Order: sequence, then C-alpha cells, then structure tokens
Amino acid sequence: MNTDKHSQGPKKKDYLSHIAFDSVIFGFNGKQLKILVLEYQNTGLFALPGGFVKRNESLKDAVTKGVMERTGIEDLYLEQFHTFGNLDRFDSKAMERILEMNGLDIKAHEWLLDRFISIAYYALINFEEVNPIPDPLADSIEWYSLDELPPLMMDHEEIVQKALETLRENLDKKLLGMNLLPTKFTMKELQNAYEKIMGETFKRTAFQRRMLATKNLVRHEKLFTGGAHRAPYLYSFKIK
Amino acid sequence: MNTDKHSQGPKKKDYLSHIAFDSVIFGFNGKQLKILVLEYQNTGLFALPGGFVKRNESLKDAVTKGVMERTGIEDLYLEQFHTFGNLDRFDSKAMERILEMNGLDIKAHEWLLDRFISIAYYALINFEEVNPIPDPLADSIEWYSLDELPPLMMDHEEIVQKALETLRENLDKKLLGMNLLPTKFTMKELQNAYEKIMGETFKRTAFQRRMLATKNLVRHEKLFTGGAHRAPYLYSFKIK
DNA sequence: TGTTATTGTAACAGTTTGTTACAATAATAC
DNA sequence: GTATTATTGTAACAAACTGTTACAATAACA
Repeated sequence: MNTDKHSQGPKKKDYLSHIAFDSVIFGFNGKQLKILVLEYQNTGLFALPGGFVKRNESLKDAVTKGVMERTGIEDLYLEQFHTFGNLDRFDSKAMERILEMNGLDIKAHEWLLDRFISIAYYALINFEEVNPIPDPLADSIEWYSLDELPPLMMDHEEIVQKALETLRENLDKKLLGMNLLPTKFTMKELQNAYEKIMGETFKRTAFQRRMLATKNLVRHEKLFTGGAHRAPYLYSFKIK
Repeated sequence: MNTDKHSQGPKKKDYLSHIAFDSVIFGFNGKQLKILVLEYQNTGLFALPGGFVKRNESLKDAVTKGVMERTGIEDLYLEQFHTFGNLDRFDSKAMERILEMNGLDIKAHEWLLDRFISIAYYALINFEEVNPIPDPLADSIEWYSLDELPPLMMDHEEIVQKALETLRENLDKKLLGMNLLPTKFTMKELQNAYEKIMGETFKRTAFQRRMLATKNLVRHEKLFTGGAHRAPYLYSFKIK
C-alpha cells in the first residue's frame, strides 16, 4: 500500500468480515528482546501490527504480506500461536478515534467497528535487516523492549504474553535462535539471545556443551573483535 | 438445539460470517485412541463435529457448547490448537449437497457456501461417560480408530493430524492422560493410553518409575481383576 | 615479554534414564 | 494346603546427561 495516508481505508467488500490478524514481531539487538509496536496518530493508542484477510487470499499469505510490509523482510519466520475470540476483545470507541484522526469516514468504515476474531502470529527477525514502516493509519512504529512496553489497546498485552510463552516452549524444539541472530554469531551472542527469551541465565560452560551437543551448529573462523583475550569462534546453524 | 432435524438450519444474522470451528474429540476405550466423526445423511460425507460462533458469544463458549451437545459431557478438557485459513479449505458443492439432503433451502443458507476460516480445538474425554449425539444435519456420529478413519471432507484429515501432533507435544506437560481415563486406573492402563497417543511402546519399569517420579499420582487400593497374578494398584491424578 | 579478559575443553560429581533381575502376590490346579 | 502361572512393584547396575570447577589457550595491549 503506497497510497497516501489520508486516502481511503480498507474496504468492506475486499475483506472477510469479523476476521483480523495480529503479529508479535520479535527482534534481538544483541542485548535485548524487542517487539514492534504501532502508535496511531494523535490518539495515544498503541497496538500490535495487524490487518485483515482478503477474500481471495489465504490467511497465511495475508499475514506474511502484512508483516513484510511493516518490516521489509522477505524471508520471514512466522508462526501462528493462538486465535483470540473473546467478546470483550474489541473496542469500537478506540477504532472510531483512529478513523477520525486519520480523516476517514466512519460510516464508510463501519465494518471495522464490529466484532473481530483475531488470529495471532509471531515473527522472528534479524534486528539489523529491518527498517520498520508504519501502518497507513499509524504514524509510528517502534521497537520496544518487552519490559518497557507502552500500554497496548484491547487485548494486545495478553497476545504478547501468549506469544512469549509459545516462543519459550518452542525455543529448543525449533532452533528458533537462528531467526533472531545474524547468519554467523558467537556462542556468547547465542547465549544472550537464549537468556533474554527465557528470562533466566545459564552457566556458560554447560550452555556451550549443550548447544554443541545438538549438532546443529557449524563452526567457522574466529572473530577478532579487538578485545584483549582469546577470540571466539563464529557459528552458524546447519539448516537454512 | 432440540428442534426437529428438518427445520431451519443456522441463520446468517445470528452468526459471525466466515468463522467456523471444528473439534477433534479424542476418547480412549482402554485399548485404542478414537475420535468422533459425523456422517451426513445420504451424502457419504464424513466430517469433524463443528459449528459457528454466535455474534454474542465468545469463541470458547461456542466451541464448549458445540462439543457438549455432541458428547453430553459438562466438564470438558478443550484446547485450541490451530486455525485453518487456506483458500482451498471450503467445498461449496459438498455443503450444497448436505443442505439439499436435509431439505434445507440453499438460497436461505447461501452464507454457508461462502469461505470459512476454522478455529480447531481438540477435546479429551472419558470414553465411558459419552453418549454421542449427531448434528442436526448429520444422521450419525461414531467413534473411529485413528488408523481406520473414513475419508474426511475438506481439510479435516489435516486437522486431525495437527491435533494429534499437538496432543503428543502436550502429553507430559499438561497431564493429559487424566482426561482420557476413568478416575481410577492401573499403571498398565495409563501406559496403554500413553503408547496409543505417542504411537510407540515404553519399557514397563521405566514408565512406572517416570510416572511415579512426577508426583502427580496418588496410589489407592488394589484392583482384584480375577487374573492369576499379583493385583495392580489403582491410581488417580492428584489435581482435579 | 608479561598482563588481562575471555574462550574452549576436560574432569568430576550428581542426576536422570535404560536395562536386567528378582521377589511379591492373586487366582487356579492339584 | 501347596505348587503353578502371570503379572506387578521395586531394587540394582550401567549408560547418558547436567551442573560445577578448574585450567590451559590466546588476542590485544602495556
């Protein structure tokens, strides 16, 4: 969507009614685990990046496209983790305000004020490759550390919590580290990512042994950082 | 729904359009893991029990109600596991035939022929407590072993596979055995359930030790089955 | 050439899991 | 009663895994 921000919003006839998606986009800057949060113009409302599903596109395609548009990343790791369908999960007042502040006609977009069930996905991306781009209706999209999130609208905080839980459960199983780190990384970087995701610390030696025992890592050349100490090896994941 | 089978089907205005749910209802008869499958009248079409979400009820309530109606069970273990939203996942021809064979007006139920996204749940129930009741549109609902399923319509076979995968991942984590077994059971019954779910066999002694080590079992009186051998203890799960 | 900080690995202990062995014990046959 | 049979509960040992400590290797720099 490269149309002017104040042009028309999504049209009812193009989309499946009552169905939305939300995305929790995780990035790791080497030190902290962060997610992308939108702020809607002049409303003080913060939300997860989301969207709707076109009548002629699959759910997965809709989400992939949506997340790509916010991040510019083509090769996404995307995983569906839960569908939220409570009765109290829509806030038509907030939506009205967002439309209003964007100069959009409320009558023409009334379908957006109705009840939505939202399918939530999380994405893992390499922080360095991203240049976040706001929604047509939002004026900013920013990285926020998980412990410094602004208050999010509707049930989006619950969505983030559930995303984090699922990420933790899947971390070992699915080799998720690889999607947050650059292609080559040191053992320390990998450990940092693990610690931030799991919210706990690990013993260096045991962690190193455990990771090497998985046989999923390939060792490459050493990385000379300029520090006055032995240089660490670089690793990459075997698969991918 | 206690109305006559041939009365009107679900009305568009009562339900959220494009949204359905499907349920994979697992039961264990002591020997085999089975699921409930519906057969629609005179169509040869087999499907998972499913339904739609009313405008004024939560997703979870809709599914709970739906599964209760098929099983008569109040105290359900229900878990959402995936939402299916492919483009090829609806088959309007099949739906038309189902409506026709039930003497329902196609025009009046046209919304049912449209595209649906389906949120899938699995349920674990105690085989013995169930008296399955067919859909208003179906003429039978039967238990089928997983390895003897009839061909299911649309993407329902994929839904069953995904349900089974999720059940396996959650088996230890969530003490799921308890929902498939009677309140009191022997170690052998527990092991049988585990083996059928996981599709592999376990060594008796290691299994027993592992289960007792979880501290989730309470030992009760012995069960005298009449067999010419030492009587096994009965166990129950601590929680619940 | 030492000094410093960090990294890679080995060694040992403690814990968990796999395997084998064996005693305990209900029902039945004699 | 006593022997027989099948199954169950548990112990004992080995193998694998995890936690902890120790220490050598080594980049950069003084």
